Amino acid sequence: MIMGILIMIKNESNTMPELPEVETMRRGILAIEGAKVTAAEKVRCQRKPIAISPNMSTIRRRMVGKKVKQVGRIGKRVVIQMENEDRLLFEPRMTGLVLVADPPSQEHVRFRLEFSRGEKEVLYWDRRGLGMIYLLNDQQYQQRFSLENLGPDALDVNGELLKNIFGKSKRAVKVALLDQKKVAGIGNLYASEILHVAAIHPAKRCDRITLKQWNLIAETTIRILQEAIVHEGSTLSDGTYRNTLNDPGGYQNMHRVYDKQGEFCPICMDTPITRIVQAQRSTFFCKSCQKRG
DNA sequence: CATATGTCCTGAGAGC
DNA sequence: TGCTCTCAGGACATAT
Repeated sequence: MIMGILIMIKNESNTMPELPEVETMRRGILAIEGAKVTAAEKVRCQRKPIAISPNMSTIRRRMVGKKVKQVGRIGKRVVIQMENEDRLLFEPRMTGLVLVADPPSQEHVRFRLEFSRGEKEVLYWDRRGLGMIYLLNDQQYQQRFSLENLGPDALDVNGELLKNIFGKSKRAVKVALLDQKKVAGIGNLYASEILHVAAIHPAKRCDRITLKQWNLIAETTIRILQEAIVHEGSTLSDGTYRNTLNDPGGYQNMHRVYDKQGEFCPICMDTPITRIVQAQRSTFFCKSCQKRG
């Protein structure tokens, strides 16, 4: 007997820390709140150094001996807020990780922070090195992340807000949702997942979306991102993304469309997932469940 | 103002 | 087998 085997040809997918992954990083280092920074070190490695600003002697002068007041998140960045209102930001971009456990590889460790009270050291690891680390004073922080530079957090949206932000735009909704100046935290993976659950075609122009549909997009955005946070984010086939304990996330097992071209849509169970390219990025959707109308 | 495009970087996989 | 090429998509600088 001959069994037919269908082999799916898939591209390897890189992980892009988006809101749920960065929120998972934040939660993973909450224990440093109240602890004192005892050392900050830029780790020398063979790779091209990542961007760290200002220079390390300034970072040490402003951080060592100071207490961490709060660990927060702004969009896709982890924010370590010091007692003097200085904030150290980890911006992981494509492959950055914040870790308290042994890293996936020593060679890509870029930065370390040590703490009092016996807290574990915090590492910043980055395979491709596109991420950034930077320290801002209160005024610099407020200016850089003012509403004109970064939109409201994706967990805080509602339909009316989305209609106000996007309602006159001619852009495709999927492309628009990735614009961090408009809404902060949604990336390429969750944009496809959100629009699939909301049953909106990714190429639909923003100015043709009704308030009712924006309501649905807003509710779905919050629900999906919160679910993904519960599952500690998505670790894709390349395995790059890890939580702070260097364990993979779990939300990839709940993806409906992302990186699933050719597989049947889990909603209609009938139509294969389609992959298209919008603004040089992959979009995945179901032609049956997500009509242009 | 809004929107589009090129760039940074590494490693995996395809194809020859 | 080993080389070259392409691609993945974060944020931002620059162009239109």
